[in-house]
Amino acid sequence: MTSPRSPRTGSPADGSHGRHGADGVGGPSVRVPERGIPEATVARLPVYLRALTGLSERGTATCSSEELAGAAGVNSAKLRKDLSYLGSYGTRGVGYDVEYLRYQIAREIGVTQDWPVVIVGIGNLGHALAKYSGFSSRGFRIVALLDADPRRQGEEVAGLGVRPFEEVDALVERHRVAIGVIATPAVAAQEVCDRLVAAGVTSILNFAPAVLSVPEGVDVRKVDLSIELQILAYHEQRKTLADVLDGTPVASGAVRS
Amino acid sequence: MTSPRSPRTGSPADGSHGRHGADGVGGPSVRVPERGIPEATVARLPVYLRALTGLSERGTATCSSEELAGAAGVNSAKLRKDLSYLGSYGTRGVGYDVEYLRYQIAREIGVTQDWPVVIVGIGNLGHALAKYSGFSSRGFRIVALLDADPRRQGEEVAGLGVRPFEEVDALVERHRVAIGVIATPAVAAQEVCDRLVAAGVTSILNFAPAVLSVPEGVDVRKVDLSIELQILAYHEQRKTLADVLDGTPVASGAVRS
DNA sequence: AGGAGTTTGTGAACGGGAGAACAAACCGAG
DNA sequence: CTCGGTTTGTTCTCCCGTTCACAAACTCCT
Ligand SMILES: NC(=O)c1ccc[n+]([C@@H]2O[C@H](COP(=O)([O-])OP(=O)(O)OC[C@H]3O[C@@H](n4cnc5c(N)ncnc54)[C@H](O)[C@@H]3O)[C@@H](O)[C@H]2O)c1
Ligand SMILES: NC(=O)c1ccc[n+]([C@@H]2O[C@H](COP(=O)([O-])OP(=O)(O)OC[C@H]3O[C@@H](n4cnc5c(N)ncnc54)[C@H](O)[C@@H]3O)[C@@H](O)[C@H]2O)c1
Repeated sequence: MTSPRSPRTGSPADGSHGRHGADGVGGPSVRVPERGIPEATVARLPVYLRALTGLSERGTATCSSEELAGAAGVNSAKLRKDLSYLGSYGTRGVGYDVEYLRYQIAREIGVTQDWPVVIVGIGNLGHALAKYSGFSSRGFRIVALLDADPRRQGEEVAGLGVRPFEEVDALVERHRVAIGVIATPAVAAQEVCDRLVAAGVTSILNFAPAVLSVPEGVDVRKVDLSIELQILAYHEQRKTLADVLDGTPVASGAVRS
Repeated sequence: MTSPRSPRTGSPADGSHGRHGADGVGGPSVRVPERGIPEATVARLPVYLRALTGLSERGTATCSSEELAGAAGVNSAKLRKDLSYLGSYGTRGVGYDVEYLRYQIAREIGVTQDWPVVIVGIGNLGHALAKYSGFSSRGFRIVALLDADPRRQGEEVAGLGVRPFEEVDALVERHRVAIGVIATPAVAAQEVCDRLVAAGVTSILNFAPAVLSVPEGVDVRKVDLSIELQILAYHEQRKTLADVLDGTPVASGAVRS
């Protein structure tokens, strides 16, 4: 069932985004910005953006790195270093202009204009995602809801009809969709992923507990709520074990058969 | 509104789990295992667990690090190093016993018995979480659904009634709840978090787009779907910008005012 | 104008994780 | 019992990310 029929490049679907090479040793004559922002910084920019939006709504015109770092929940030195990758947008002795910095980060992330998004699998989670109003205010517009189950199709969710999954090619092309969300059961995830990629989607957010293989050039991010809970459980167990202070009778031996 | 009344220790709510010290230089006489598993490894253990469950269901008795790494989507060297933190559970020249390793990882994570969990905020997302059947098979049991809105209360979701948030203390105590899930709007998240912690919860999974401050000893993990999409958007933008091959007219200057 | 105070941007040290590579250990055949 | 093939566990090296610390740059007050 899971035997790989089509030879896909088993990309990690993790941090390593297959950089498009071009790190040639050749001459730096053309003055390409070539600003490779570290992945860890990219992951924090949206947090800064949210914090700046909050400050802006509260009427704050400027803020120091200390303030912004506090609102974002990070170290101020880390914040400054992160922002320095975008350029020198602050003023020494003063701080950052909230609106100006907010726009610069939004532009850097690419959310100054909306990204069309399709959601596949309109079950429990798909419904919640479709109804969520927060996406539209953060640079995303859900343009299609797809499901393979005929009983789901036709239903209206958040002003959008659930369409048959077969229409994926037409819809992706019509709306120029680059980002797809997978909220189907795990067994269907790889198949859905392949179809999305074939239709032209090059970025995927996967909620199904499954490892996706995608060709190079396609980014995958996964959100696994069970894993998050299990990480919490691990630390929780260590807390309570620390209370017992010894536990683990011998912890070795391990007889096995 | 967001002014910190009670002086909380603004903990990062990120990787740094305030280790309970005790890394004394003193005599190692009591033979404490003291196995500090790296955070990155802890985050991958649930993935291995899921992969092993899959292999087990498919009837596989043993597997090599290569196979398991493939199923988990990681490098085999990384997998072996991760597993070595738990102990030597493999057999050289043979591989790993699937059932045995599965149990060992489950025990290490702490999901050999169920963890009781409360969900706060039974809106779009809270409903989806409450109805999700995957948690129970992965070591978690949802014991209470809480909401502040009287119109939500009394509703039955997945065989569990939605209770008033005021009952949080009684429910947490009665079920010995250590893990709480926050699915309320962002403005309510800190307040809900404080109440949960006061009730005795020491691990929190936060879906609201807000930075939570918690006292030391409490772990917070956040899941922010907008951030995931924005990270994808950033890379997507760079892909299309790479196609244009130059873009960014001058990219410097930045006149401001 | 000059100086004190403030805050940014960045160089440098440091720590942790990723990956390659290899010795040790195990199995099975002969 | 020995030997070749296989796979683990671990060591070593490199790289990325975090954090400290400070010079440069700006404002404001005198
Ligand atoms: N609901 C949650 O809170 C939650 C939590 C963690 C993980 N997940 C994961 O998210 C995914 C969705 O969860 P859910 O609770 O919404 O499940 P669900 O069963 O309620 O919904 C799945 C939907 O996908 C559709 N579907 C199935 N196969 C399809 C295909 N090949 N193409 C298109 N659509 C298809 C189904 O018709 C259904 O509507 C699952 O993988 C689940 O493990 C969900
Ligand atoms: N729905 C999604 O797909 C999605 C996606 C990303 C992020 N989020 C975030 O998850 C959170 C929940 O989203 P949602 O769509 O379910 O929102 P929602 O408005 O549908 O549900 C929120 C629920 O929380 C309850 N609530 C409000 N204040 C409360 C309080 N003080 N105590 C207890 N309960 C309280 C409300 O009564 C409501 O039932 C939000 O913070 C949202 O930003 C949701």
